[in-house]
Amino acid sequence: MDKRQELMNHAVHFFSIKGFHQTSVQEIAKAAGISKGAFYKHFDSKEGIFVEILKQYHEDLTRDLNSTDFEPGLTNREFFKKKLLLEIERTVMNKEFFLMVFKDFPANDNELMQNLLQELRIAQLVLHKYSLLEVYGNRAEPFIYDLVTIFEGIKKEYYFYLIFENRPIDKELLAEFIVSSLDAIVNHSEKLNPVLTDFTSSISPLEEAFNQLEGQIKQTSSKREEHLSAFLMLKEEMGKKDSKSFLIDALLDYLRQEESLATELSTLEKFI
Amino acid sequence: MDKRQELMNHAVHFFSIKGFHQTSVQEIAKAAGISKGAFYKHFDSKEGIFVEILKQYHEDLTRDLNSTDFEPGLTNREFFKKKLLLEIERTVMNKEFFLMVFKDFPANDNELMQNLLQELRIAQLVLHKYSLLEVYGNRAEPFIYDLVTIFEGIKKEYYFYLIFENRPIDKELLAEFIVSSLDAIVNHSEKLNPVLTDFTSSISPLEEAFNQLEGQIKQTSSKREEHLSAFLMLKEEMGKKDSKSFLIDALLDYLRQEESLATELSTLEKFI
DNA sequence: GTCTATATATAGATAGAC
DNA sequence: GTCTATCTATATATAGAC
Repeated sequence: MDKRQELMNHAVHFFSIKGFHQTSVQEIAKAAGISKGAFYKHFDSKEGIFVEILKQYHEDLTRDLNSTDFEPGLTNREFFKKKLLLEIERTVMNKEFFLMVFKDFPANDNELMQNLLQELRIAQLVLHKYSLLEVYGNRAEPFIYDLVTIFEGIKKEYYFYLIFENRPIDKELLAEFIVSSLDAIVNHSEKLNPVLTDFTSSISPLEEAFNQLEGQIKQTSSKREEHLSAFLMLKEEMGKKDSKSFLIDALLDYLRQEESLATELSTLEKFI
Repeated sequence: MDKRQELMNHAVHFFSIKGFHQTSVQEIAKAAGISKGAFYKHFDSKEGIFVEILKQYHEDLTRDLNSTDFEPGLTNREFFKKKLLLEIERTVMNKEFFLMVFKDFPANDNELMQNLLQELRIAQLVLHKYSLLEVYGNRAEPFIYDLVTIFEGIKKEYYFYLIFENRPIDKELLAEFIVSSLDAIVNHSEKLNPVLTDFTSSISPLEEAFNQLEGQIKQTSSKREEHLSAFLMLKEEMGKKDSKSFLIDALLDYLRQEESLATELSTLEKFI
């Protein structure tokens, strides 16, 4: 076998058991029968091999889905259920991949990877959105984003049982159960008030962080006026091109004296 | 403030942003204004402070839930919804804690911690089971484990939006939406075939791993008989008190030649 | 309880020979 | 492409003075 592929297989294996950061390049190389130095002839870094694994999985998935032929003459619901069953089976077959992603993965360090994952996620949500609209038509339309969210949530919870606990669950039964639950919710839809209006927040994460902080100051702050003034100056300064980092630090530290603002300040801090 | 508490607060903060393994003791100590050496007078290790944070959160949670008084005269459904709203609000308030747990946490390394988390999880599931039975009575009984699973899954998916993406979601609306969805599923229950019969697998994870491997050999193996014989010998040897590790290794390596068994062998390997 | 200095280990990545 | 040797950085944790 291709040594590059062999390294990737061993990497998935170790990442899934120990997590990304707890696995050393040494370990992966040794398992594939080469030295640590030689590893770097195949991949330029440990993150590099992780990204390649992600990409390969995604390519395999799309190839698989496109190459599968379903019998003709299926109803929309039957077709949807078949696809769901395929996804469940694929997920269980790729247990290690999911364990790897859930356990500890380097998205935190790398902004590019975070964006890649976010894109993959949204792409999947959009696919599900259209599938569900095909099955349920305009009855699902008013709360389609919530319906997709419910669908994703239920699926993931059962994946947890299947992947992390190796539970012997009848996959055909599961697919039928999930679709039936969705049927029930759609049939009940006239009594449901939608919660979501989109998959992504309509405003930027930074704006959202500012809003949260402002709201928290107005609600809980002991020095409402001072804190609001500091907040406004902070927002203005952070919006500038050549912002003064000492001023930003000073204002953050000042606001941090109010303990109830800790969470909001932390969120905001990530954008600096 | 208590220096110990201060260290814990800073630890949660860093763990939630960077993950457990990416945060150094140095960093935590510095944030609290003491040296790395002094840190070890308060906690015996980095894992130690993590466990203390987990414990404290759990104590706070149970104290909170027990001390909250709800108006009398509520219906079971109203009471359930109030409790759900409280949970949602608490979760958003403790954003950093959840980010910390989701991001990268040391349960992988430490078996004791893994058991602790499993216990907390099951305790929560059992609580939800009784709550749901109170609301829906015997209509929910035949598929109560699935109902709890659906409930958990939906909740978590919205938590994802609330915590990771800071989405401005109306929490009251969300609580009503989730309960209404459960209403719909219960009302539809005569058409549902249950999938789960319990929260935990009735057989041990090791037995389950053996079953999975056996099934996979029967389904996909190219040398069915040889592989089954090797499997049986492996199972017998692993069951012995003084098992010969060289024999186990040899049989595992032999079976590993069959690529389709890779996942099942990896799972099994963890028990050695 | 706090400090500085240090022990000890291990990581990711590179250099240069073959 | 592979090896060994090495660089460089950083981690957890401890020792011993104050």
